[in-house]
Amino acid sequence: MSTSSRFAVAVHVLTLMAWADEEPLKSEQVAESVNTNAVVIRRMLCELAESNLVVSQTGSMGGSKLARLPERITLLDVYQAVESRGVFALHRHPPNPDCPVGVNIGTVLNDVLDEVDSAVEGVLANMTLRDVVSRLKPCVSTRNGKNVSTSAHAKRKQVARVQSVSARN
Amino acid sequence: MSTSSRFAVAVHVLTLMAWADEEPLKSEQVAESVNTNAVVIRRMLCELAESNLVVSQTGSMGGSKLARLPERITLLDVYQAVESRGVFALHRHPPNPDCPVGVNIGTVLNDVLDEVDSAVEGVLANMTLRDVVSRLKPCVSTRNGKNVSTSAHAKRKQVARVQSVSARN
DNA sequence: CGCAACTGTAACTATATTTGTTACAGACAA
DNA sequence: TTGTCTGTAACAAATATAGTTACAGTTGCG
Repeated sequence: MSTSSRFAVAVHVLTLMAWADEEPLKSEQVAESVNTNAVVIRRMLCELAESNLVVSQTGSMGGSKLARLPERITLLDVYQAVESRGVFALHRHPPNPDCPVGVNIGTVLNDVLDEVDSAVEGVLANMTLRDVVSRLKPCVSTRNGKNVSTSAHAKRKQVARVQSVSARN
Repeated sequence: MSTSSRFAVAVHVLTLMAWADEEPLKSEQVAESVNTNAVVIRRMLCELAESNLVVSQTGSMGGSKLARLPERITLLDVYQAVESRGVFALHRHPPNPDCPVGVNIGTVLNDVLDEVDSAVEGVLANMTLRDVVSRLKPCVSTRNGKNVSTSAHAKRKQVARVQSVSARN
């Protein structure tokens, strides 16, 4: 459905900053963790800054950090900062207005899609960046032992939410 | 977020069939209401048939109709038939495994995204095609009067879930 | 039979969106 | 004033959806 990883990357970026705890991170450092280009990160940081989730400093010794404590940033904040559209889209072209179904299906669909969006927002509103960091910590600590979590990037359920497996160039 | 109108179109198509009440519809008729090419519709009908939501007949006098009563088809059935992936995607390329956050963020994100998907599925499971048709009828009946609902394809909330406004060629 | 009306499907092209890259102006600390 | 950063433009590459043409195969009917 979604062809965009913007939400996942945004959560990743902000989690790094929560992890770094006030120390400003450079876009290059963040890009290394996310495994992408620093400009991609800077673009996203601009969006996050516009939504007042991070603050950035230009110039030497600059970087970005969270604009407020991780417990005061919900995943809904993140979602709204980086995803412009709702979960589903309507028709690319308007349906036939001369058809009794075509002329009104949009109204009905809009109601349904609003319900869906609200449900998603409800879930995201109930988790903060602090929660994400908390969930992260147990995983990390196991690395000192047997490294239990072999593939953090595994498939979810049976759906194809998995990224390209090919090595980066 | 979603760049795909597959769910919207699928609901539209099935609603037409519920509306037609047992009479098989030709892909050409459906395409006219949806305002697209008949092959696009036939492709989708194949997917819907694989999920046992419609039955099609080849040959002259052929067409497609619902495989069961509209009240026995939920929007979740439709969603699962035509949308292969979940609401959000993970990173396109796996994050840096040498970073304590990068190596484990996928696991945490997967949990969150599963919660989101479940919430969406919960909403969709609670509405049937019959409900859609019921909601449609009041709209349609007003056409006999003053045609109240001028633009069924209006924006939802403030988000940009709107399709191209340009006329078709 | 043999034609006309359909579906199913392959093979493209077109369009849209996201992601990656290079390049550079401007901010800022030392 | 120099080196290190961010912000941003401009463009290329990758991915996914939608639209189109073409045609094989099915079915009803004269």
